[in-house]
Amino acid sequence: MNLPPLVQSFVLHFGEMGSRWGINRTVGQIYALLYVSPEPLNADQIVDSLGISRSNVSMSLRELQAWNLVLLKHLPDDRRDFFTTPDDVWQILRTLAEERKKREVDPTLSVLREILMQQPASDAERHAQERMAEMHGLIERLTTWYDDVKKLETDRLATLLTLGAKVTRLLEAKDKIVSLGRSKRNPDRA
Amino acid sequence: MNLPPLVQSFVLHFGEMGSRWGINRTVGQIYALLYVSPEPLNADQIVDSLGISRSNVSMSLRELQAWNLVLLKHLPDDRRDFFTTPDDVWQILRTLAEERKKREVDPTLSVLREILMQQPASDAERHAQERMAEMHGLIERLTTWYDDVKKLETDRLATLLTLGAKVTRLLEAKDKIVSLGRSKRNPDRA
DNA sequence: TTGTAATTTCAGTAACTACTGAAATAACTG
DNA sequence: CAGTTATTTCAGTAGTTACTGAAATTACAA
Repeated sequence: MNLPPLVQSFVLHFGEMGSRWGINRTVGQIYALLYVSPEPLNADQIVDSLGISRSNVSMSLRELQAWNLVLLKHLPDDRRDFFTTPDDVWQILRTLAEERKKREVDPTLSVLREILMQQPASDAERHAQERMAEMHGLIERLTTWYDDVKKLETDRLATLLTLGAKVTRLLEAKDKIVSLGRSKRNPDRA
Repeated sequence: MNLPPLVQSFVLHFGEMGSRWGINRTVGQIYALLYVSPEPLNADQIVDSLGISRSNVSMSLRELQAWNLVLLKHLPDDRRDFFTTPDDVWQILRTLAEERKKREVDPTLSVLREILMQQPASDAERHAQERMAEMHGLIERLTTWYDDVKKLETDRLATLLTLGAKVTRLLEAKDKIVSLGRSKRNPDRA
């Protein structure tokens, strides 16, 4: 490996974390390298920087493309492929969330739905279905929220984050205002 | 494996997903089994239900305990350990979030902090640090939000989720009210 | 065409992770 | 204390995933 020290620390860390994130070491390292590189890199540059085989780079880039985590660029009069990551970290976050949902959540949701369609044949199955229904309900709530929130533009999303739990206080205020408004127009319903 | 069909589907699915979630097949299966069981199970019952070795069950339960995902119960006049999952799926979600953050996010945050402390020795390092600072900023925002939201009681959290992106509309309303209030008391600052 | 550079595929192997059975340890009982 | 049951540890092995080098394919150029 042949990189400036600070970059190397970052790249090695991403490699180590790779396994915890469900990608492998090489994929993690390549991603980290592309992320901090000022210019797009081609496969041979990655080979030189990380000291791994050309074929490994090829397969790992393919993996990163499957995750939509890298962008393919071309320079004039050069037919090699050059790779980068998006500049905007929020965009990266969105992609990551989307892909992880697709791989880690959606399959479970559909298995749960399938099982819940079936007729339980015993008390054990009946109880199991109840538990699965709870899990299904929670996951659906979370994904509905996610589908909703992911549509927000970045600055709105940022505001939402900054606000955090303070929103609930706002909600109480809103409740009061709304019920006040209602009680004036419609005194019968609380 | 010796389980009612619906339970078996669920257990097998969790086993398959295990690898995507950063746990292994057996751990996933045991968790799924405990989750849908009406009563706590002891190790031998797990062995019988899943058809795996006693030692594998022991190691996997240990893993689940490290994740705080299972509860240990004892029956009167029985010195075997019995295991369950919490009844409340929201509690499970909280634990999961907490543990994943600890394993998947916190280490990166601290590596980023360390690297950002150092003096860049070249343009390449300067640029890399800028990129890392962006990543660090985003992760900090997200974890601050998370720390904030995790304190909410479940029903508040549920409200927040149900509201989703609609909150921003509420925010606009709030902005108007606030700026209106301000402009009355303090006409100079917009 | 033929040649050349870029990239991918893939069989084989290295490295790693999961799992088992046997042995050791721990926790209790009479 | 010796005996019994519950649980853990761990060396060895099975199973899986990651990686390489060589060969094949693709894309273009002369």
